[in-house]
Amino acid sequence: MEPNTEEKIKAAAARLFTTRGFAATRTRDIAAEAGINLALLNYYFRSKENLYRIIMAENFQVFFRGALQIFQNQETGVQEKISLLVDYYIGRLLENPDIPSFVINELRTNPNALIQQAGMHEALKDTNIFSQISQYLEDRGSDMEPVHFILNLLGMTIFPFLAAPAFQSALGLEKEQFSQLLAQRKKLIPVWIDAIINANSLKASTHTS
Amino acid sequence: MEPNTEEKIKAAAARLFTTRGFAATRTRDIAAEAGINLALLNYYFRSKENLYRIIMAENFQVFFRGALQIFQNQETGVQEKISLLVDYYIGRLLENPDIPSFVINELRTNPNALIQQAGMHEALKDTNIFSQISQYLEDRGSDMEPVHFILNLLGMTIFPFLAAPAFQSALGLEKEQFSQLLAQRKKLIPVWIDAIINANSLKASTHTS
DNA sequence: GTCTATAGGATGATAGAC
DNA sequence: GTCTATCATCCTATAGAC
Repeated sequence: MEPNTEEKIKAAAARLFTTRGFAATRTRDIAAEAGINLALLNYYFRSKENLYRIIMAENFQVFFRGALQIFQNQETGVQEKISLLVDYYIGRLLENPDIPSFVINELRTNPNALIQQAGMHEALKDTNIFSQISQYLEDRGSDMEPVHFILNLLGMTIFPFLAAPAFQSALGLEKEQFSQLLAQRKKLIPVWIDAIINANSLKASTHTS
Repeated sequence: MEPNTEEKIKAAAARLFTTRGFAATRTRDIAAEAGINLALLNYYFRSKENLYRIIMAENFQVFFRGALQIFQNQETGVQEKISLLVDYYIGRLLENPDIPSFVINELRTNPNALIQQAGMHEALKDTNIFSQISQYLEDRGSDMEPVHFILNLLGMTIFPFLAAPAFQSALGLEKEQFSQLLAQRKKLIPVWIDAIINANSLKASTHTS
């Protein structure tokens, strides 16, 4: 059905804010994109900044909530969680490829606000992602720091979306071709992550033998 | 010695543009940061946009020129080049941690302009990075796509700088502590990259045996 | 709820004195 | 080359009619 005015504004604002950022987005553009009168934006959301906060929080949720839920599940092992995580992220980001650079940009200008708004600190403590991973690496005889592990995992998963414009332009690829490439990585990244852990555990085993 | 007015403006503009982006940076802020009169900005650079283009091009050069030079050297093998590249990037980015998110952001809003401005297309053809890597992977019996290889290498190297604000905030780390963590990666990433290639070559060898 | 009209303020750029 | 003063424009937000 035809979405109501409030939803039309939110959808238009999400598109523009995520692609252009806060300062470069005009309320007039949002109104035009939504096909509504400029005054209605303030009627429904009181101010540009308030509307922005709402969009921002939702984008941020998409980016982190899913990951937390995967790690909250106590039925699955870490190895399985990694596959689920990569699959989830790549799937989500193929639908909304602009979210990573938007989130990265906001984190740079206002890191604490976002982390707090999403309730990250408590969530991180609850799920205990760090000790899950720490334990997993230990069990596999690897001496890798959990931080490096997470940076590698997220780097391999998320970075391609950030670099997509450069790669498409430099390689002369169509958006669709690059998307297929990224979809392949759903299955490849878990294998690569595994190889990295083995590299560290092999080194450790020769030391202890 | 005391830098002259033109240099003061450029330095201030570089700081503000790279941290806030084009739209969020006011010419008045640049003037204040540089400690000069607002009118001088237009006297030396004619317009905000022109000043921005200059800063942007220089940032972009830092980001890509060094990498190209490493791959242009015909005396070194690919494996050595990877170590040099990782070392170069992490070293440079520890000095200017804001460059990646700035470049990423500009690439999103205007991909072709940047690539062209830096003369990337010709440079990429000249150095032939792709076929160097392609050949290297083949020699090592890996069936990995060169694109994936490059995405992994850059993802592991650059992504941590993009995620730094989030990680520092989420983990409660000081900037200095996180920098040390990133410096460690200079030596670690080449090892991990090697492990990933081995993972692919092992799979290939069991297929052909 | 939706529109028009406009207030109120900030911004990029320049004219003109020194 | 550097300053002050100011213009023209654009932007967010709101008042008030319907």
